[in-house]
Amino acid sequence: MASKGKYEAISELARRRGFFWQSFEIYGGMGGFIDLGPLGTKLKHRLEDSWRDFFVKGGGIYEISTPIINPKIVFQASGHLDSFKDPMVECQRCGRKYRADHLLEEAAGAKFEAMGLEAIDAEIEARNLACPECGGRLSKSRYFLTMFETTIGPYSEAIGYARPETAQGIFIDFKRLYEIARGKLPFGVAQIGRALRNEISPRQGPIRLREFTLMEIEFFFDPEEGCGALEEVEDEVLRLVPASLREKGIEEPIEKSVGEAVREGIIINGWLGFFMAKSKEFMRGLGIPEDRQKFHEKLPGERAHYSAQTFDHEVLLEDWGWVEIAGHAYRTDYDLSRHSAFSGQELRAFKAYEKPRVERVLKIVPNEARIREEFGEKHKAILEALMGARPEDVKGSIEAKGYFEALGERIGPEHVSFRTVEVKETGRRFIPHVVEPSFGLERIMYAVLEYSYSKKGDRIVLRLPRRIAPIQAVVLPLVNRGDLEAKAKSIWRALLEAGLDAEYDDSGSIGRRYARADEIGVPIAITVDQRSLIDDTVTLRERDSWRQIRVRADEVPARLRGYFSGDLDFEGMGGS
RNA sequence: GCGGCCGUAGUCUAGCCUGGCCCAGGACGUUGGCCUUCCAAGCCAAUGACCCGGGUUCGAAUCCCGGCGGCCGCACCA
Repeated sequence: MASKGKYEAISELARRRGFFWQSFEIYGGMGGFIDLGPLGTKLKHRLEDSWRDFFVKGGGIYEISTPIINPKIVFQASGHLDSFKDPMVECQRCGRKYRADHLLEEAAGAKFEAMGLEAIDAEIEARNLACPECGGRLSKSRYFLTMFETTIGPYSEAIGYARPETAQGIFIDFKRLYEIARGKLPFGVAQIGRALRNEISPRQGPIRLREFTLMEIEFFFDPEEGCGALEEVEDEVLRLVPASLREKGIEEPIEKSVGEAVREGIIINGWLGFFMAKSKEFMRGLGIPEDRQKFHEKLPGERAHYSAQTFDHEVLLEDWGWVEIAGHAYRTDYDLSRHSAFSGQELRAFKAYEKPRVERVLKIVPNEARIREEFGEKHKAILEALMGARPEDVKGSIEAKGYFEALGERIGPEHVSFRTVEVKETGRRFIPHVVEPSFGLERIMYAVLEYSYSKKGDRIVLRLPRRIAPIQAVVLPLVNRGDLEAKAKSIWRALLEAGLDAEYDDSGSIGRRYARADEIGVPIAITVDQRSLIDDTVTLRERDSWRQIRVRADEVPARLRGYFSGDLDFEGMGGS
């Protein structure tokens, strides 16, 4: 992509002022891990809180926390152990590594999915494949597992894996959560937590990490009901790159309202569309303009194993182009079905009909004595086959042909009779479907920093949205004089007591202190001058415009609270 | 993982090719002091670095080897 200028500039600022830096620096560093510094940690908390405010609060969504290390069975059930690994081969001469299945696909022009290692090796042998770069012999294939493996317990008897997504913890807890949600659908479960993926070669700082933070929601709903919230967002226009167009080579986004996209089947599920619209809104609130966002649908071959449809929510970054900051997947009933099968637990939801349905159902009444008598040893199997068949089929066959064939034997009217019974159905049991919006926190943090980063002359001004600014206000005595300092410190304490994240700075000239504050995105500076001592007013200075207004000192905490909750704009803080 | 380029204080950098003049120079920052009534002003002082490990040499920031890390390209990113 473009020059590496922006990333360099942001990394430099991040290191210098304490947003983030590479982990394990004193030991030479380790790719794929970053430390968040004091400001980065605060910013992370603000982003998490904004996300909670936006997605979780009041939305029928519950937040939980589950372990990072999971026993093996979890990822056998989830399918990750099968699909989270790639067969690799190595060139014995030059040492280059390749995806074995990709080499085969190239050579054969066909898909080679779900092939065992032996089959792959045999195929490579048969096609006489060699290293595409140097022509050297290829090694036997072996799997590279993207999950971190570990052992659980003192004697290492149990194998565990670090979760590559937080979602499984939610699915596993479904039964209990469904109880806690008092058996009502739809509902969502959110989790903010660490996930780990053993990337082969991580780069790009906070964009591709081996350990990172996900903010995920698994939203459970009845697939037979529409999305009850779609009207809320129906007219939101999304920039979409649907798979249907990508297959024709078109990667340009089309603009469509969510409502239209769902109606036209471009987005195959209403809830999926709902969260995509919310996701766009969320990112816009963090300062990413709409035209720098798009939703890129994954082609069927690119999708994760659990997904029926996936859109990557991408944001345009200067150095790396379009980068995925969230994924929206329609996971259907895949995960719950799998966990139900592997655990043997009932993970279905129950939905009562408005009125119990009384259905008349045909039942087979076998004449067991006669069947035993006639078919001897086979009678048990025959009985089983008979009862397993649809009663309508059995009856129809006997009426039409005079008999029903079971295991090669003819069952006639003398063997069975029929009875119609009334069955009361109070409701329906089904496995809920799931849509999953999943956000990468560190990527969002980087994107937000990039879009906030601006220059005023050669000064950096970080125009962070006020809600997520790590430091909200800084109190500055105009000059270092005992009486101004005392006044400034008392205002600073009042701000802290009011629950604001405020700092005090009296080092260097006033201009230098403004510059320091601008650089880390402090939205408001409060300056105490000579006049403050006379009439008890102070100057508020706005980071982005450098405008100043005069406000009574004792009103500052309340005004700032209004400003940060969004009720007041900057000028509004000056009003009486 | 491969190939190319690269690694000097908190940050940016000089020095490296051509070993000694470098117990590494500068700028900015930071800290303390003086001054200063609104946008990185000035003065004084302090602070702090050759990525790690081996080798060559009388002598290594500099040359060689290995490792680690970074950037770019390839591959990888369910």
